[in-house]
Amino acid sequence: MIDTLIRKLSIAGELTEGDLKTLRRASLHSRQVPARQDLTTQEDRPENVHLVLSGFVCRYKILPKGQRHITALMVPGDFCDLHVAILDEMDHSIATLTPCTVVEISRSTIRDLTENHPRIAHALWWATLVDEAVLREWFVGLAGREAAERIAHLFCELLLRLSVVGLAEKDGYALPFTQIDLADMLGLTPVHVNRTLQHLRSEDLIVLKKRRLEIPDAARLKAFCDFVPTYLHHTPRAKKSSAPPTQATNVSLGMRQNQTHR
Amino acid sequence: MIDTLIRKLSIAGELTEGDLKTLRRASLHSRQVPARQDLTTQEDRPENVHLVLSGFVCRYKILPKGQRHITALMVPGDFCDLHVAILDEMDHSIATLTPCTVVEISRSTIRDLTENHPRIAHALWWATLVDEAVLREWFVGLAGREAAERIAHLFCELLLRLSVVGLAEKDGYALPFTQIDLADMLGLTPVHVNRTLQHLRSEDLIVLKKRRLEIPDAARLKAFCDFVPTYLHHTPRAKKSSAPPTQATNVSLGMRQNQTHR
DNA sequence: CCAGAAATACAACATATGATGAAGTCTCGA
DNA sequence: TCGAGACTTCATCATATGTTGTATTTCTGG
Repeated sequence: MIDTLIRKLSIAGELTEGDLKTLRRASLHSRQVPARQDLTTQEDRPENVHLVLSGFVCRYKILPKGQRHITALMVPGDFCDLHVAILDEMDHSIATLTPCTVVEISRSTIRDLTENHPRIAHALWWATLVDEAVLREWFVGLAGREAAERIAHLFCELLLRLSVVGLAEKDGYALPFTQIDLADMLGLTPVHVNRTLQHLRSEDLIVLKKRRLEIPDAARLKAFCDFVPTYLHHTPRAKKSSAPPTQATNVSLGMRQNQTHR
Repeated sequence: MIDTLIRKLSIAGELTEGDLKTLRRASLHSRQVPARQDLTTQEDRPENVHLVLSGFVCRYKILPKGQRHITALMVPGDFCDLHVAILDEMDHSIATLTPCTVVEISRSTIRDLTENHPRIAHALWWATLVDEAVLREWFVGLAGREAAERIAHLFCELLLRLSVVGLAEKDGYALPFTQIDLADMLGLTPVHVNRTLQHLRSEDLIVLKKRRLEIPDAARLKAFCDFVPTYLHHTPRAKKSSAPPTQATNVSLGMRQNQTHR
């Protein structure tokens, strides 16, 4: 069960047998949480960090006007809120989207992990930064991709993220979200999500029924939305020992001065 | 000069005289960088972390279609790219928007700071998380606020962030960006930024001329865009010793099931 | 297996924002 | 001081997405 976490963290770097043991010990006590339930809420000062073992969890914010915005999606193997170990006031909430198995880890355990287990600390730090990179990509997509591409991009991202933890088959995966959930992640209206899904279906880019997504031609879908997976940092670090990557092979895009975008 | 950094970090927690000395030593050698110049670029594997001492720096991404998206703004006292110490491939670029003074700090120095100076490590960790919180707010604003509110929100954010480092007066500050820069931060078109600025001016919410922004009535502007500064985490941490904040005083907003937003 | 509730689908209309182009205005270096 | 490029301003038109409402399908608990 904890495998998902370990599979994920080992992308960040090698963990020793001792590290694994420590992680297993820290996440012994899991509990079941029903769908659509808050784990921690905005303006809370929570005492525990949550780790997802199964199911989907989201981070969300409610704006004064009442809209819900989902700013992140956590899949098995992801930590939900490592920040609470540092920032003491939450500026958002965490909730399950589906029934979930989660582990609660106390602040003090996290502190122990980070202070006494350098490789784990490094891996956690890495995980936080990847989360931030994903958020950045969502942000950029919201600003720069139109609805269809945005949805497609999310589907490609999930294909990769779920593969890493062994929850996707080659051509598809379970997608247990509501179109409303999708809308709140993508910054769209539920109606428009629906419209756009129809469109993607009509183009044979996706097959989505019964809460299962199938991607007939992943390459085509990726091309459709310009999916560049670098931001997920899923490729294990290059070995330090190997020859340095061919230098200056990538011509810098530079900074487009005065560029009027679009 | 380094004061800005120290002012900012001390929000995160107390630093000792020794910590301050270490920080000063690490940032002795600053250099001037002209406006609109890349500090590190997408797909780089940079060796140094940048700290801004004066001027404005941005983090940006160029999408395949060529648009530039600014995902973060760094003001004096901010680190630009602490991640490079952990993630070895950049998924975005960093560039100056105005002439700047920056310090370059090597990975190894950062590693030393984080491994041997727990309070500094904590403060850096804190700074990263705040950056993420800001990005989250930008994301939510992009999805949920319309153009005028979005711009106003950015102006309120900057008012606070600049105040912290002593770069804003009570009623205004220097805003040396181009409308194109603003557009790229806000996910808008330069034309629309312009239109919207006109609108804010006509409502007497802002006075913007000669690259200086004045806010005649900050409270009004904040109300206009529903500015809730929690996400900046600028309030010094509550003392552990003081009485716990009145419990359960905030009724949780809970998770609105099936809510159709907007 | 049914009934009610969610979720999805579809249609018609409204609007914020994008796109383009052209005319002013500023700014800064030679 | 001048001129040229860079910004800003403005107007017009195009369109992706929002809004509202209702029908249809799917799910779920009893």
